[in-house]
Amino acid sequence: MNFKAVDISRTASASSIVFDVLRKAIIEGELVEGAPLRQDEIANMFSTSRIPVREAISRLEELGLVKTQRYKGAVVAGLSADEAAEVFDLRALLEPEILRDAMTRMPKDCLQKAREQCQAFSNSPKPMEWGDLNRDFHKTLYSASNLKYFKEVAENAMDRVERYIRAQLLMSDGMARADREHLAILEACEDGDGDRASLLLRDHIIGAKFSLLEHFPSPAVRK
Amino acid sequence: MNFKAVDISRTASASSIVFDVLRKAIIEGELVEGAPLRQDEIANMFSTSRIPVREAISRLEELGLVKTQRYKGAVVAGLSADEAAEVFDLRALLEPEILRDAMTRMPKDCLQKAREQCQAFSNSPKPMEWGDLNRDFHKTLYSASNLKYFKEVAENAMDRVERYIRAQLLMSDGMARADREHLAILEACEDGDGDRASLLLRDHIIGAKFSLLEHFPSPAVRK
DNA sequence: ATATCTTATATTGGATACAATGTCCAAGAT
DNA sequence: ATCTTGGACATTGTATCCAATATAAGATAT
Repeated sequence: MNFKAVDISRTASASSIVFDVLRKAIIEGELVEGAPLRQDEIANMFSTSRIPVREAISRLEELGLVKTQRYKGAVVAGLSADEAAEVFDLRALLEPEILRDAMTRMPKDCLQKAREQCQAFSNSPKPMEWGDLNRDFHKTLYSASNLKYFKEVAENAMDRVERYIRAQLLMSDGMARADREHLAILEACEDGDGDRASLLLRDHIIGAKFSLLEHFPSPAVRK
Repeated sequence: MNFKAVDISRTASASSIVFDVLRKAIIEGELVEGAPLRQDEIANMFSTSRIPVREAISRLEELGLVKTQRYKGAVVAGLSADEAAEVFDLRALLEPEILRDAMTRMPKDCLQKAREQCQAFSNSPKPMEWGDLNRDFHKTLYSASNLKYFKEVAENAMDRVERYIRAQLLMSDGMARADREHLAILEACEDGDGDRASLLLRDHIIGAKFSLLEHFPSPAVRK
């Protein structure tokens, strides 16, 4: 195992801590698809009992991040390129709506912050940070929106495909393209042009989907 | 408490059973908003320990059906009319896409089944069944779709607003209108007209949203 | 030698026991 | 009269123990 586990022996909210750490490790790809999650092992890493671990795992399963089989244990849920593509399709429906709503009530310092994060993203020399910076930018754009449920669903969708996003940013022109598209979206926001911004955002997401399908071709259907 | 709890003492999948029963009781409105869920009490009703109950509750929280506070316990999550309206908006985005996809691969007996369910819905004399029958009809229409993630998200959305749907069906012309609209959607499906079907479905959902906002007006904003 | 049955081990699921924290009420001080 | 404080009680959170089941290795029969 290669994630950071602190000692939370006899801590009150152990299950939430375990949940957070495991979730982060999974969406960032540190725990790769199919990796088994042994309750005992994880409990030892946190110096806690298996009870909070079990609770964390059951919550992760509800989010679709792990799969469990009775008496066989939990493994990190895999996501085929086709399944990921579907998640991108959903994002492409939701996030433009969120952005459009956010733009109607966006305070000035929000755009300011978005611009800074956009620059931080394009200037960051550490590929390890790109995933987080990308997500920060999107999150800031949506922050002013009141569509809480939309945002909740979108967050879960992003969680599920975060691994693919990170992989894409590392590919050939992945980073350059993301940067370019972020800037275009940001400018549309600064112009107050909701139609353009949401359309560009949609293209940004759909583009990522096609790039994904191209670079992770689905295996030939076998009899 | 007014839901059916069977004796599952020492049963292997106790937590899943508790989860299912609680979920059903919540979405059907038998456990009303704000009702406290005491671990002890529920465990006794099922003749199990609190462990499976805790797991069930934590999963329900992940679904947004209950809210918990440390050491204070869980209560059935409330949903204001405004929040419910947002959920309907999301359904209006997703479900037409699901239906359109389902129609491209719908086997013949599926439409047959939908028609039967549609009639069963309009003929049912028991208001208690209307909610289930309504949902069955929608589910059948979507069943052929391959958009698993879309369907998963839509299911959760329906869960959250099921209480409002049931209330609407009981109101004045609620049942009549739903019946009328279901028939129109079904006919568009039978004609193989995906555009018309998805549009009618969208209207069906958006209509329910406005009816909801009309009948459950949000309280005046108070200082 | 191979296939099938048996048994040992690993691992999960649940029950019971214990620890920690919030709530509520009463008694006393100001 | 009102506010604080302390302690009993209720309830949740975690640890430990036991039961049930799957996997894999070894024994046995053909």
